[in-house]
Amino acid sequence: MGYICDFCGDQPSLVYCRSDAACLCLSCDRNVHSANALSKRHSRTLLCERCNSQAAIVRCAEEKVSLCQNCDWMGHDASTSNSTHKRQTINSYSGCPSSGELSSIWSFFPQSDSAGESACEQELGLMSISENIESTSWDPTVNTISHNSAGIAKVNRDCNVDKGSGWTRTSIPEHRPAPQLLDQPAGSTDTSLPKFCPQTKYPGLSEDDLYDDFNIDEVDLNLENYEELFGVTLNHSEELLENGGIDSLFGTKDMSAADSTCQGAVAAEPIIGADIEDSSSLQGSSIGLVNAIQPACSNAASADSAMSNKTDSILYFTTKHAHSSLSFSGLTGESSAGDYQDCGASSMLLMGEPPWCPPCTESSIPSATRSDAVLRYKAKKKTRKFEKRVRYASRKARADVRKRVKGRFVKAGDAYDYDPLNQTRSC
DNA sequence: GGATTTGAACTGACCACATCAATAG
DNA sequence: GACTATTGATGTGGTCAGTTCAAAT
Repeated sequence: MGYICDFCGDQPSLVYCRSDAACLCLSCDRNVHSANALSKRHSRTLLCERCNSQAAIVRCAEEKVSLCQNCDWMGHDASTSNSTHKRQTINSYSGCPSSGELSSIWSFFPQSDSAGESACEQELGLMSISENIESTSWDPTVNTISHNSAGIAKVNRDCNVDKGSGWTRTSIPEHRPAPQLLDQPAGSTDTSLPKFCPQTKYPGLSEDDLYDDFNIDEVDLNLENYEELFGVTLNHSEELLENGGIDSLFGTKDMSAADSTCQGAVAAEPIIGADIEDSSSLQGSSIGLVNAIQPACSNAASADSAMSNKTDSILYFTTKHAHSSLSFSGLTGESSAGDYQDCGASSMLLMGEPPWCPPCTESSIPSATRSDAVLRYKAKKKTRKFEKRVRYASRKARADVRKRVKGRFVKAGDAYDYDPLNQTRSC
């Protein structure tokens, strides 16, 4: 993928959609993502102008290029003279913004198509906004981001974001020393930490809002060993769920809500260097833990902008609320490109009550709202599809031509009942 | 309304082997 | 340090068997 729009195959690609793993021109981006409500939620960002294959996360003001994490690393390594380049965080968006709206979030983005308002934009009156987990200072009057002495950013924000503006803007987390944000007030900088709104317990917060915030079905984490990762067994997680963990989050105990797909890989153990043995250290170190992960995850993150805020947030609150030892298994750049496989991670990730939610009894949730949420979840689950990514095209090419018996590969020269090449059978 | 049946949908295992990654020399 | 050889691990797709779920009876 890359350079040429994956959809029309004609125009230069400009936007990268993680959910579709596609590079699109602006026109196709609108067309594709105006198809339905689900596609409108796809989080997109600019395409890295260097590798043309990954989502850009920063804009280098000096070089006037948008770069993915990896290219940013490569190009602005501390050992190079470019390390001082001023860089601007590139936010992601969802919905179908016009170029004008894009230029409002990306100051460098050309505003060129006044006549090109997308159909969905007109239909919907812009897009829905879901204030995602963490973002840059969209409105300085509303958002203030500061750093504490530990270098951990605090975000104070009015959580009642302008939902009427219709489209969503999310920042990509930074895994490197924060580039200077050119479009933000001095002193405010982006933070890789998730922002949780303390008021976002159920009033005004639908299940979809939660899903949108977490976008669990799009999380790029492949948690391969849950017990090792979280130090709890599934039984334990079920216990937690029974105790209201996921229910308090979604207003449902439907275990199927835990079904999700994630991709990429977390291999933080060699990065972090040690298991976190107890919850107290977890509580104290979870922020640092996530921060510690980020630089080491840079390759993976850049590979797919995988370590999105969402992921970070999930990690954050999961670790914060884990009650057992915690360890991560290795991060591999290879797997960060990731298969889409159901890993059940969300069930683990959601096993705890989100930290921003005050204790809430089940009865506080209107039953109608709850059942609505369940229904919507089920509908969403039904329509959700996970594409399988092929990591090694050469292996796929080989598998595509291999002869099989009842679907199984057979030795070369053996009798086969299926030949992908000519659809013939030898027996 | 609860129990049973039925069919659809889903999930994971299986196979061979080229390729990848790590290690040794 | 660079190179080559060796070895073990990995991933690829179609099919099948087993499981789960929902609808019908």
